[in-house]
Amino acid sequence: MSTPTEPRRRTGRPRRRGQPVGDPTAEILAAAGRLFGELGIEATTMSRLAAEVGLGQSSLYYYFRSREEVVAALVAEANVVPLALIDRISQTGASTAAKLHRFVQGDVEALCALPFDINEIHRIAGREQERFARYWEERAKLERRLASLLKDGMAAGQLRPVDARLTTLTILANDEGTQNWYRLKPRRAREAAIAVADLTVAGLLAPGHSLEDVRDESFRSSIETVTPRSRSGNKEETARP
Amino acid sequence: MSTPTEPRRRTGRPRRRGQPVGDPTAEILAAAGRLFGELGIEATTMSRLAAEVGLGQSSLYYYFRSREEVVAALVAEANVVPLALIDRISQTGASTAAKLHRFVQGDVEALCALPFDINEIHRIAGREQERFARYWEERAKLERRLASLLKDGMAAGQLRPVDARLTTLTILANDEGTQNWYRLKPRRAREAAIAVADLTVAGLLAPGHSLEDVRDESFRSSIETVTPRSRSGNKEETARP
DNA sequence: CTCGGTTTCGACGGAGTATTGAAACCCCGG
DNA sequence: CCGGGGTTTCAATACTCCGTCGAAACCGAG
Repeated sequence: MSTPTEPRRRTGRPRRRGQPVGDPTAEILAAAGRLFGELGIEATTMSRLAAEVGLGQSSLYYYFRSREEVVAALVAEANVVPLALIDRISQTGASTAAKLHRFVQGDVEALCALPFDINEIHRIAGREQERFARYWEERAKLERRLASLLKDGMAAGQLRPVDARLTTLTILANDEGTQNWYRLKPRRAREAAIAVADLTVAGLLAPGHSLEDVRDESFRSSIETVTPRSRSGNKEETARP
Repeated sequence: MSTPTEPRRRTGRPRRRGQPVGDPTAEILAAAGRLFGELGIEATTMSRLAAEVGLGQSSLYYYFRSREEVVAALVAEANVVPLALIDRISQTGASTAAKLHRFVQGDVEALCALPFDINEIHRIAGREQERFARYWEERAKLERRLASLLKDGMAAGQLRPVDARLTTLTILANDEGTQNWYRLKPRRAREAAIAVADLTVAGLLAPGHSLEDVRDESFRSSIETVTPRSRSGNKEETARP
């Protein structure tokens, strides 16, 4: 479904169990996303993942060099939703505080919708900066956008003066910490997301500004707030001849 | 399994490498704390831990039934510092907002001083509620104390009205999310802790109350609060044929 | 000296990751 | 029709880690 064109042909030894249905790489990643959410990343074995797509354990290594490469391929998506979110919000004409409120709420909700634990990602990705280079780049980009948003708000006098970078990291850490507790409770995720957004914005508003006004503006301006569920495959040059 | 007051006598087969120095159980836990911090919990193997205390890998199972029991023994400490902190703070005569500020700052600093990743704990402890029962009990107690503190502040009109339980969880999640990023940077931990405390308190203050006043009161009332944890050097030893 | 309790070890089975060489299939040129 | 070459899959294997088991090594009491 990722590539509407069908450029590549496939031949090769048939599978013992289960027939190939589509692009094996995409199927593996989809199954991995499912299993990571159900069992946790560390607890998901290559055997289990292979069985899920109808392959033998060792056959996975034809598509991915290692188990961690599967993780990395999935993890790379973790930042794209927040990045797209802050981009979309930045282009609106809302006040900075309302933008911040919408971002925090959307970020928490997006994190809670992830099939895996974002904190687990950070530990794994921190140990192997090389393999997760793309993740860290996008993470840095996200930090810059958010810091820039905070500076705008301070310049406009709507936010009280704080250290933009430190506050950025704090906000993102708060969002991630919340995901820890509400990832498995989609019902309460929105409620928690709003609570975090309220706390964050109220904590940053300059005197004389009302949280209620910001909330109203945030909710009113988010007529169109989508949470894309698509999980498109990404092409990571993997196979070896 | 050691009665803390009684130093039991010891006999038994001598170790091949390394001599017993003190209580093996305590030594294992100390080494585990060190290794968990250096390598991460999941990445610390029983062989490595055994080598650290001069034992063979299988000998660890004389003191602990499983690897997870080592984790659980260490993890039990994670909540006692915050619990003691909120108890001590509750008994002071400071305003609720100042108490909250002191707690959040102290909690973040205490979490950052832990030798392991608190979020990793939550994942592991969540999977095995049985084995980590004590941990979850103390965690629940901590939540009750903090919620009660929030209710006091709202009743006194110093904090704006919010859902106490939801806000409690949000605050604790924020603290834990921050630990993720500052655990390995003791230098910047205090700075980050204050930033989180500022953001939290400012986000909860009722209109007409000033964060600056609360900060002043918080700093003034905390003569000496934190007990830093020693973090001794490690020795890399990897020579094997 | 022998017996029993305590502590340690070595060997092993089970499970996970990753590598390797070969098998099974298709297509294409002769 | 036949055989080479590319593609995909598998089985076998090496290595690591966890946890168990039986026995070894030491000590003190009888």
